[in-house]
Amino acid sequence: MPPSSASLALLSRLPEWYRSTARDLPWRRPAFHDEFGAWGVLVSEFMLQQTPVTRVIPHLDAWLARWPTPKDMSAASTAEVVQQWANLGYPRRALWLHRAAVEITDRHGGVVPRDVDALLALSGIGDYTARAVAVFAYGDRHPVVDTNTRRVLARAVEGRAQPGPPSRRDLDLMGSLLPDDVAAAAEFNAAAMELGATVCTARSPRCELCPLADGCAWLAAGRPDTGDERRRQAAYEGSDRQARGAVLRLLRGSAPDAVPLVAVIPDWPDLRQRDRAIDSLIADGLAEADGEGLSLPR
DNA sequence: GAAACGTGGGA
DNA sequence: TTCCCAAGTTT
Repeated sequence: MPPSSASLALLSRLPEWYRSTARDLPWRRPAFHDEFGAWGVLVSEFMLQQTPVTRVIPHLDAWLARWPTPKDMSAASTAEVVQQWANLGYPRRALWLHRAAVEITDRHGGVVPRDVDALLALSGIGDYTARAVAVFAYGDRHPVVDTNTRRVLARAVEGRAQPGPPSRRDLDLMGSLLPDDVAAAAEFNAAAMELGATVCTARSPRCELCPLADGCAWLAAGRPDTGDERRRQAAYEGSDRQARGAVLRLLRGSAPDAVPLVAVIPDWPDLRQRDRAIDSLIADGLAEADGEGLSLPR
């Protein structure tokens, strides 16, 4: 469904709002781009996958200080990157980022690719991250669609409280809304994300501050709860994920030393679950077992 | 398409 | 206190 002219007119207010209210985030500073280039953007995007901005910032600084280029990181060990990832969560991202650094070094001469398909071919990079790098690092014109953008479009354009499940149509819709001008398109992408992150939030949206308020389909309808509940996140307490987290936290704390297997969270309430966690961490390449016990991959 | 995958902070 | 959910990707 092509966007209505009303939608286009409404969303055209985003850039001005963005220029006057955007947060001063590290990866938006010219000096950041001068110093770290597309690599800095790529690292920031990996960390921002499902981890809040405020938690990412200090880790990003430390990461780039240690590994300022893809080649630097490609020379690091798996244990080092998992250790440096610390408590950012979803530690497989650290493996993927490391692998991507190796791929960039080997296949692209150490230069983060600019082409979206080349970016998509790197490990840990999907539709969002590939286009975010192409747009925010290289200034190209592509639709960048994250959860914030999807929520803004769901509300302002479709009149729904929450976006439906992610789909190819999100990309198509955002692509059809993008300004023709390349620089304007990049800013439009950033503005939609920023609005979703700071005003059009998942809970307690601040419609009184929204530049789209008087044209928002959802607000006009009285902010209905459209019923399309987001699927509930599985319980963390008592989950395999929690067990994996506990094991990995222990290994990070002991590194570079191995932990004897009998000393790996021996008091965990469900020992079969503990063993499952150990096995799956090994299978994922996040841990390694040898005669000394369990450790981060050497 | 659904499920799996960490961690911590705010409401 | 409990629940929600955060710049997603992979299988």
